[in-house]
Amino acid sequence: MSNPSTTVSTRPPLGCAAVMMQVLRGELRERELPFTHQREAIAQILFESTRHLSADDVAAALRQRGEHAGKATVYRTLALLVELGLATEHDFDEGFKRYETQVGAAQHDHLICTECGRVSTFHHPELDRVLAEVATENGFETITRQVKVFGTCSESAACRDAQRAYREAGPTS
Amino acid sequence: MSNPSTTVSTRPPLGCAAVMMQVLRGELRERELPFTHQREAIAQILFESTRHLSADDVAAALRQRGEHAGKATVYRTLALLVELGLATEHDFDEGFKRYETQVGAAQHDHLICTECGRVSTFHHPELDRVLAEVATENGFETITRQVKVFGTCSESAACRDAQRAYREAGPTS
DNA sequence: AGCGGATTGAGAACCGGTCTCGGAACCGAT
DNA sequence: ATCGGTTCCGAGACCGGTTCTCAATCCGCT
Repeated sequence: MSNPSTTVSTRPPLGCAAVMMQVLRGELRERELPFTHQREAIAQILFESTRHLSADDVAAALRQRGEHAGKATVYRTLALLVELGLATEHDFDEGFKRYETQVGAAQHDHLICTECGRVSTFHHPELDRVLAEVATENGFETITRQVKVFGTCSESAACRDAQRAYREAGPTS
Repeated sequence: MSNPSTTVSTRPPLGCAAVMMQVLRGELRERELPFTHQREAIAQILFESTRHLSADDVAAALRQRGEHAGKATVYRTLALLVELGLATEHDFDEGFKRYETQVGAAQHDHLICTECGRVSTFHHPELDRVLAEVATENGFETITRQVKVFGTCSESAACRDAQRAYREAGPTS
């Protein structure tokens, strides 16, 4: 942070979280919004996590670090991060939302195991192409998209069992 | 319904709703679940509609027909229809769910206008292929999927304005 | 008609999520 | 450092969709 002038691109990992935090700081300044302790703490939690966190998860993580932020603040901050494009909101049909760091423009989609709850991500370039095609065909200007595939994964024995059971029951739809 | 033995396939339209109702009756019998008046009325509403109905919409439609069913019953019945594969549940980020008849296996996806709220559907065969590919690549057995594209449509002037505004603001993500 | 079991309905409970508003923190300028 | 205006924060009330409760009722069958 102190003398980045000479080297052009290579630098120690520094951590995605730290970079994201710098970006957040910049975005806030640009909008003349204060960089408060709470915003920092909540963003930190999200940036350091590789999982999809619920508002409750964030509050719990804060507590664990001896920090604290009101419910409203947690929600407000998460909404802010989404608005700034630094996080994305997901709904895995659990009755509440989950949030995740949005690193750059890399759009990715989800496979959700209905058996164990694991959420894995994938990115398929053709998907981008097809959906862009659909949008233009329909005179639609895409803002964002959600592609969710629900089913059973093959991670654990229980999931594989369910997978087999489902396959045998026959694909109804 | 009375003598379907001789003719093989042609028959008067009969209405998709009536067919669906027959299917429902069969599914319930198969599971030894009673075919109650409320279940029939609620299913009727859904089967006859081509739109995505909320639980509230269903209750309102019932009232309009001089029928009535308790809130709990409406929710329970909609959940039942989903479980039987006769309806699908959708979440268009409105804070509540919507339901729609699921006719056969025709999977279709949605374009949701964030400006006017219109929901249009599309079906793109390549999408099926790509998602099937992704699933097998990941050892995943698909049960169902949801593809939602949020953006602005070009139906009304207001939407077109928003569309232009968004395009000019530049695609952030 | 009668029986056993599942469904129904009114309202309470539940639960994410939002709103309110007095007090505290932030930021830029002094 | 400090000051002032603006914004944010937090505790809790509130909201609205959905689920739960349980006695009364209905369904399907004999």
